Amino acid sequence: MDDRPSLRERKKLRTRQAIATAALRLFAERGYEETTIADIAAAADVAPRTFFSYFPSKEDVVFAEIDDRLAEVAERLRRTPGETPMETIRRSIVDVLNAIVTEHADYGAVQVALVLERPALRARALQRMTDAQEAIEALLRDLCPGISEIDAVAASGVAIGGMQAVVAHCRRGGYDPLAMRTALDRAVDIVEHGLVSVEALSSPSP
Amino acid sequence: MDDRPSLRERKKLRTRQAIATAALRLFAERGYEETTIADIAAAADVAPRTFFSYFPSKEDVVFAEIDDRLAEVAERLRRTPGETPMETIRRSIVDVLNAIVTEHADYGAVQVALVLERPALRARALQRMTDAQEAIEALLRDLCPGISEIDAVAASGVAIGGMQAVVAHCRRGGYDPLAMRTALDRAVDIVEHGLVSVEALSSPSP
DNA sequence: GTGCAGATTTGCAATAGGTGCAACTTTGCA
DNA sequence: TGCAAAGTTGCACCTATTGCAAATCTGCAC
Repeated sequence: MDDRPSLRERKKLRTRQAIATAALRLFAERGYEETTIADIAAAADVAPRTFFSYFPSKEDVVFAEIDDRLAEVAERLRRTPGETPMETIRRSIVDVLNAIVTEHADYGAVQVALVLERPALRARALQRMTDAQEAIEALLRDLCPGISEIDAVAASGVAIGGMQAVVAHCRRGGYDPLAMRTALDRAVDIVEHGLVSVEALSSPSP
Repeated sequence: MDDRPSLRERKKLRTRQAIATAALRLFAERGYEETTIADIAAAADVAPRTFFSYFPSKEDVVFAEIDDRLAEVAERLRRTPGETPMETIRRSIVDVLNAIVTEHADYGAVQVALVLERPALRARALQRMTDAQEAIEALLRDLCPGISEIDAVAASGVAIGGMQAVVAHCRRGGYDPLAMRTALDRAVDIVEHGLVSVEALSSPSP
C-alpha cells in the first residue's frame, strides 16, 4: 500500500513534469538565460509563483531528470551483493555514467550538453558532484567500517575525479558510444591503479 | 620597466583591495547573503555601480585573494626544472594546498571556511576547481606531448579529486597542521598508486 | 601649466530571480 | 456534505546585474 499515489500526488507529479518538460523545451529552443521563469510558467500553464513551490531555483529544474536517475542508481547500489568495496565502487562509476548516457539518449544530447555550457549550470552540476562524492564516502564507510577518514574521503574524491574526467572527455568527443566505453575503461583503470599506470607521466621531461 | 604601475594602476589596485577587504570583513561580520552590494560599496566608499567594474559578481570578490595566490603557484609551476611529469603533479598538489593553508593563516580560517558553506559560493569554488583541472591538463599535455587525451584528462581529474578530498577533510578537521600533512601524504599516495593501495577496499564485505 | 583623448566612476532606469504573506481553490477523509 | 490540510495564486518587495550616458579623473603632449 505504498505504490498508489493519491490523486493529489499524481497531480503534483504531473505538474512537476509539466514544468520540467516545458522548461527543458524552452531552454533548448531559445537558450537558458533567454528563458524567464514567467515563460516557463506560461508554457506549463501555472502561475509564476508556483514554479518556486516545485523547484527552489531556475537552475534546479535542469537537473530534475538526472536526479531521478541518480536516485535509481543509489537505490541499486544500496543492495550490494557479496562483492568487495572496490567492485562496488567500480560498479557505481559505471552505473552513474550509464545513467548519464541514458539521459542523453532520452532528452537528446543537445539540451543537456548546451545547458552544461552555461557557467551557472556548470557550477550547479559540480555541486551535485560533490554531493555525490559525500554519498560515496558514506557508502564506503558503511562497507568498510574500519576505513580511516582520509582514506574514505580520498578514495571517493579520486573516484569522482575520474568520473568527472570521463564526462568532460565525452562532452568534447560528442558522446560517441564506443569512445565513451574506451574512455570509461581507461579512467577506471587509472582510478584503480593510480597515476603510476600512466607511463607517459614517468619517462620524458622536456 | 614593468614593475612600476602608473598612478592609475595603483589607484585601481587600491580600490580593488578596498572593495575586497570591505566585502570580506562584512561577510565575516554579518554573513554572505546578509551583506548587499550596496553595503560593500558603502564600506569601500565607492558607488554600487563601481563594484561591478571590478568584480563581475558578488561571488567573485570572495575568491580575489585565493586567485592571486593560485596565480603565483601557476607561475612557479611553469618553470619546471628537470623533473618527471609525475613529480610535477605531486609538487603542484602540494603547492596548491600550501597556498590554501597560507590563505587560511592570512585571512583567518573562519572567513573562508564560513564562506565555503554557502551553497552559491561552494558552487563557485568548484567551478574554480575544474578550471584548475583544465589548467593541469594543459600542463600535462605540454609536459608529455604524446599523452592520450583520456589519460591527460583522467590524470588531472584524479589529481584534482584527491586535492579536493584533502581540502574537505581538513575543513572538517579544523586545519590542524600535522593532520593536514598526514592527510596530504596519504592522498597523494592514493592518487599515485590508485585505490588498490587502500587495503580496506579489497578485503571485507558485509 | 594647459588641454585633450581615453579611462573611470557614477547615477538612473530597467530586467529578472527569489521570498514572504494572505486570500482562494482543491483534495482527503469523516 | 463539510471541514481541515495541502496546493495555487496574486501582490509587494528585495536584491543582483546590466545598459546607457553624463560627469570626473589621469596620462601625455605641447
